[in-house]
Amino acid sequence: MSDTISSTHILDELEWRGLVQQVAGPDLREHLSRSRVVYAGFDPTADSLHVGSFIPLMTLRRFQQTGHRPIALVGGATGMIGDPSGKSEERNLLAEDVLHANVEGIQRQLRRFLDFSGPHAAVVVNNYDWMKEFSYLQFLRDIGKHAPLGMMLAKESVRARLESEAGLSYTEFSYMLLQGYDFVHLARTYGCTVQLGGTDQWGNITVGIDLARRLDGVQLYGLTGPLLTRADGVKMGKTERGAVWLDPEKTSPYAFYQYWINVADEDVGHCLRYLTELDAATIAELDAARAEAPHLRQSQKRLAEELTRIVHGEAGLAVARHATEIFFGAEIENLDDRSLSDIFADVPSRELPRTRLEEGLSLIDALVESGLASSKGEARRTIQQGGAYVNNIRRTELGTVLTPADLASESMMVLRKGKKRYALLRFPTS
RNA sequence: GGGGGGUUUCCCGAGCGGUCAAAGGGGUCAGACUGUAAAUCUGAUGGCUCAGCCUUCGCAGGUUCGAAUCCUGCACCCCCCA
Repeated sequence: MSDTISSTHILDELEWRGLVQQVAGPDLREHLSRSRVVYAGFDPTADSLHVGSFIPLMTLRRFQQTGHRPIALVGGATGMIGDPSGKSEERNLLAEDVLHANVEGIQRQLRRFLDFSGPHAAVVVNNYDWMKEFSYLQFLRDIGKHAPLGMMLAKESVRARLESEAGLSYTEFSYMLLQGYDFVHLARTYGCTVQLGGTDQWGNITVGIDLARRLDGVQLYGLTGPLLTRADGVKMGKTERGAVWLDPEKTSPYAFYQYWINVADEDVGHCLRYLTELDAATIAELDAARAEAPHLRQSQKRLAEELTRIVHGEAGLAVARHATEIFFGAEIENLDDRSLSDIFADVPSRELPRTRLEEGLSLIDALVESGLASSKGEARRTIQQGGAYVNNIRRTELGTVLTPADLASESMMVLRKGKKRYALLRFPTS
C-alpha cells in the first residue's frame, strides 16, 4: 500500500469542519496516519444521489485528497432489503429492474466525484456482486453463527422499531448483518479498514466491526458524520418540488444553484464546512462578512458557486449563473431555443400555433393561455398594475398585441407575471 | 315528535326590499421597500366583447316596478324541549 499521504491529517480536516460525530476503534488518528482504504455506502433508492448523500460523498473525496483510497459501495443487495435505521416504518421493496437501473445511475454519478486514477484510485463496488453468491444456508452458517443476537437487539435502531407500532420484520432486522458483512468483505478484498456514514449508520458500522473481529480477528474502524439538517432540525435537500438531486436531468443546474443561494443565514456556515472544499481561512472570512453585511449574501453565493461547480462543472455553473441573471430581470434577447429551454426547464410552458402569433396575439390572451392569469379580468388587472412582462420587459399597455417580433428566440417567448412567476410560450414554425 | 337558529362571493363573516358584485378580516395577486429573507406600506381580488353588459348570496317556486334581503316548499347543519 502506498504511503504517500498528505501533510494534513484527515481527522484534523474533518474535525474543524464539524464532520466527526462518533468514532469507533482504538486509535483512529494513529490508524489514519498512514494511507488507508475507506468506504461509504450509498442506497440505490433512486437512480440518482441527492443532497442527503452529499456529506459522505464529499467526505470520501476529502479522504482521497489526503492520500487515502476511497471505495464507494452501492447497495444493490442491501437495497433489496431496505435499511430500517432511522425509519419509522417498514419500507416497501423495490422491484428488481428498478433497483438495477438505480445502481447503474448512481455508479455513473459517483464516478464524477472521485478520482479513478493515480495511487489512490477510487473503486466503485456493488454489494450484490458478492451477496448473490451466498445461499441462505451458507450465510447462516458462515456469518449468522458469529452474530450474537443480544448485541443486535440492543441496537438503538432495532429497539426503537420493536417498541413502535410499526414493528420490524425479520427481513429488515437482517439488514445490519448484510451491511456488516459488506465491511468484512471489503476488508478481506481491498484491505479496507474504515467505514464512513451518517450518524444513522452507527449501528450498522459497529456490527461490521464486531463481525470482522469475530470472523477474522481484525480491527476495523468507523467514523460517523452529521446529517445535513437545518437549524430547526428539518432535513435539508427537500423543496416543494421534491428532493434536490445531483443528476442535472432531475434537478437542473439552475435549480440546484438556487437551492443553495436560498439557504438560511443560520445554516449556511454548516453547509460551507460540510460540503465545500474551501479552507478554514476563507470560511472564516465568509462568516465575518455574513455577520457584518448579511444582505450581501456572500456566503450563500459562494456556497452555491462551489457546489454547483463540483456537481455540474464549470459549464453547469455558467448556465446556472446566466439563468439566474435572467430570472432576476435581465432582458431576454438574442437567445436560441436550446438555451431558453435549459434556463426555463422548470417553468411551465405551452405550445400555440404559430398563426396565432402571426395574426397578432393580445397580451391579455397570452397571459391567459400561458396559465399565468386565470381569467382575462385577472390578466387585465396584472397589466394595469404593472405586473406583466414579455421577455422581462414590463408592458403596461392594455391593448398590447404580440407578434413574431416579440419572440425571444426562434420560436419562444417568455412571459412573466409579477416578480418570479414565469411561463414559456412556444410557437413552433412547422 | 315540538320549538328556535342557520346556509352569503376562495375561507371566515356583515348585510335584513332599491344607493349590493355585496362591509370587514384572512388568503391570493400585483406594486413599493428589501437580502431571491422576514416584516411593512399601497392597490387589486365573479365573468365578459369592460366608463357598459351578464351571472352570483343552499335549491325550486312566488310576491314586488325592484329580492341576498319578504312568502311557500325542499335539502342540509346547529341549539333547546320530548
